[in-house]
Amino acid sequence: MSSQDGPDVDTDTADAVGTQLIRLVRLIERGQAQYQADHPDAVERATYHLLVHLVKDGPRRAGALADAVHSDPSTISRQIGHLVKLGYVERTADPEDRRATLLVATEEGRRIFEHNRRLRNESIAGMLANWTAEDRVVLCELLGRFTDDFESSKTLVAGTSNGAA
Amino acid sequence: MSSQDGPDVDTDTADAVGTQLIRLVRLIERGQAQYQADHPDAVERATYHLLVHLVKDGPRRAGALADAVHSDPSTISRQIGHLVKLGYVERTADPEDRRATLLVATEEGRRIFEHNRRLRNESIAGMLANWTAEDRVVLCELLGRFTDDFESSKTLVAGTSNGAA
DNA sequence: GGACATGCTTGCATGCAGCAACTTGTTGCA
DNA sequence: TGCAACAAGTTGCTGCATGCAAGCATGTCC
Repeated sequence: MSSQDGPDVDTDTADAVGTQLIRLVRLIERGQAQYQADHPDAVERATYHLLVHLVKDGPRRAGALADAVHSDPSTISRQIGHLVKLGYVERTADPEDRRATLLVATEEGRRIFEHNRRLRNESIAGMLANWTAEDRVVLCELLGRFTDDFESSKTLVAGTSNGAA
Repeated sequence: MSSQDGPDVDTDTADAVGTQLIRLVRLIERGQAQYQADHPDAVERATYHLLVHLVKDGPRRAGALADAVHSDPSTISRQIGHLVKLGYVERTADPEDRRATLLVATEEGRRIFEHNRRLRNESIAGMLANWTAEDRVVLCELLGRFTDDFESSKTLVAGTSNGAA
């Protein structure tokens, strides 16, 4: 295969990159599952994702969140319900449209988010501890570039998911 | 922060890498979800994962699969049931222990797997089409190294999952 | 040969997600 | 103004996946 330089270059490298991606995604997912198992009271991942949106993007309406994460409004409603019960999010009336509810992350919600981000950064810093500064930067840059290309790729990779690994 | 060179170097780079990882994982997950939505009859991801194991590692017992993916044996049993119904896997008696069932990927199962891998590779090759050969190789190498370090990191990153972006 | 352990399957309960119906509020048009 | 159509969110219902516990068949040890 590698000797065959067709128009779509370098199938071998693509395969290798795909393999590494699969491994990485699987490891991350396993870490997530482990975390959920160790913390039975922790908020569901998809639910936490909503909190992240609210912290990073500011107050949003439920519908906007539903669009952002491609979920059903009813699902969003229940997930937000959990976050409200935990005190991470507040439902406030939208002054522009009293049918809608503006969702706002509370101080506690922000604190949780920052805490988790710090944990993540410490873990990653630990993994990169033995890397040269240059390699770290190159990894970051190439990873960013690849993600950009991934994002702009219209054909959104049906195979990367299932064809994975 | 970047001016503070503590023992755990380079928090900024760690944060940037984390951010890119989150983006990438999220894109991949979205791609997977999209695929599932577009192909309602497609096999469940976790279930497909079992097929991948059987194709790549050869025949396995159900218990071995359960250990490999950290799932309950009952879950494995049902998932294998789906694959059997689709004709992707066969249950054969284990000659060494007649309580156990050796699970074997069928020719059709292998074909499905190869098909998906080809799709994945084509997608990735497309994303990397504008990259120089050198950058592609470097990406692959650094990605592999990072995944290795991720894997060997004991503290399996509670934060990468939830703390994620 | 019988007691106990092992490998898998099935019954039951839980939890999440989506569709549909409903409530409340808004907009448009006569 | 008044009524009809529409929009935003919430709740009832269903389907689906998963895990625990019980059951069944086989294997192992005394």
